[in-house]
Amino acid sequence: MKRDSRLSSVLHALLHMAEQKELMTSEQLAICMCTNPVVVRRTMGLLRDAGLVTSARGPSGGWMIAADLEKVTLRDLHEALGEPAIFAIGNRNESPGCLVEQAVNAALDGAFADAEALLLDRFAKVTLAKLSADFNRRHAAHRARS
Amino acid sequence: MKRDSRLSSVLHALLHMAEQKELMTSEQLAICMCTNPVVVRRTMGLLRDAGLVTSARGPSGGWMIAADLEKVTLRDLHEALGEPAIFAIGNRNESPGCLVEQAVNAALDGAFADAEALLLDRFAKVTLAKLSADFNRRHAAHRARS
DNA sequence: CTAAATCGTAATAAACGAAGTTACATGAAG
DNA sequence: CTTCATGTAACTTCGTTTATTACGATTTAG
Ligand code: FES
Ligand code: FES
Repeated sequence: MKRDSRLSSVLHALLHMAEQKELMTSEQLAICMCTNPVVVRRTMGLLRDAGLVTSARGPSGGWMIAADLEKVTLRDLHEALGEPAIFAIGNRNESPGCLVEQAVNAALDGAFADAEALLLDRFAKVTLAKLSADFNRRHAAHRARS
Repeated sequence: MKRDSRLSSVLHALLHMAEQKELMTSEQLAICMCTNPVVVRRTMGLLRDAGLVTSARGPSGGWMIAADLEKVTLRDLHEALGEPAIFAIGNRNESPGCLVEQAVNAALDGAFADAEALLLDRFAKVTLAKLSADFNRRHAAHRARS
């Protein structure tokens, strides 16, 4: 299955924006992330709808973070993206008439539900501020080495 | 979204085979599961390679369970299927040169690794025997109602 | 007012992977 | 030898994600 990488993408974009503190255009973000400006606008548009970033049109337009880095978590971003399906594995048939399938689905669904709960919980504990701090640690270590 | 449903499929097939105790042909299994005999053979072939079932050709050929129902877990089946990717969400770029992306990937990978560990752990605790017992409970309840 | 820059969005194509299908070879039973 | 069933390769179909093209709408500068 083709994996949805939008969460990874928007995180990358947001951290760049957090570093840079200035407006960034979708073209700049696209070049930086090796993708297309339209893809950036489409994805960032979902974050704007959730109030996490703002966009402005015209010359001197672009994108800016609109939320508190301490408050925004990976889970907020996941939700802003429409809570895409997490698992690439699933039941063959969601509405089974067959009792065998019901027993199978019950077992699988329980396990998946628990794993999903754990993942979302982990997401909820990571803020953009923490990620930014992590980046700065790596950056300092990187400069120290060279 | 197109999800890998082979685990669900083989479970269904195995429980049917456990009930029926006799050889079943890929054609029978395919009819029962609303799919194609070749798909059944392809998928069950992986289980055969793992020693979980046996297959016989020719007239009076077919498929049979070759393992102890008490010992085979969902995790064994997942492994027999080649440990397919579990998540439909992932990093944009697995080998990033950029430090921002490294920070993002580290955070996401950690969360996904924990969720995967939990899921596989849950899988390891469910044996075919337990599923079969669960089915029989449902079946008894079903007959009681009608 | 005009021109340039930028977002907003629809429509379409490309890329990819899972499942389904066709076709035929291989081997076992009678 | 004939029949039945598996083994497998090749191809098609389908759904999803990402990329691309195209153009309209809005804002700023001069
Ligand atoms: S690509 Fe992450 S540094 Fe710009
Ligand atoms: S489809 Fe045969 S009962 Fe599950």
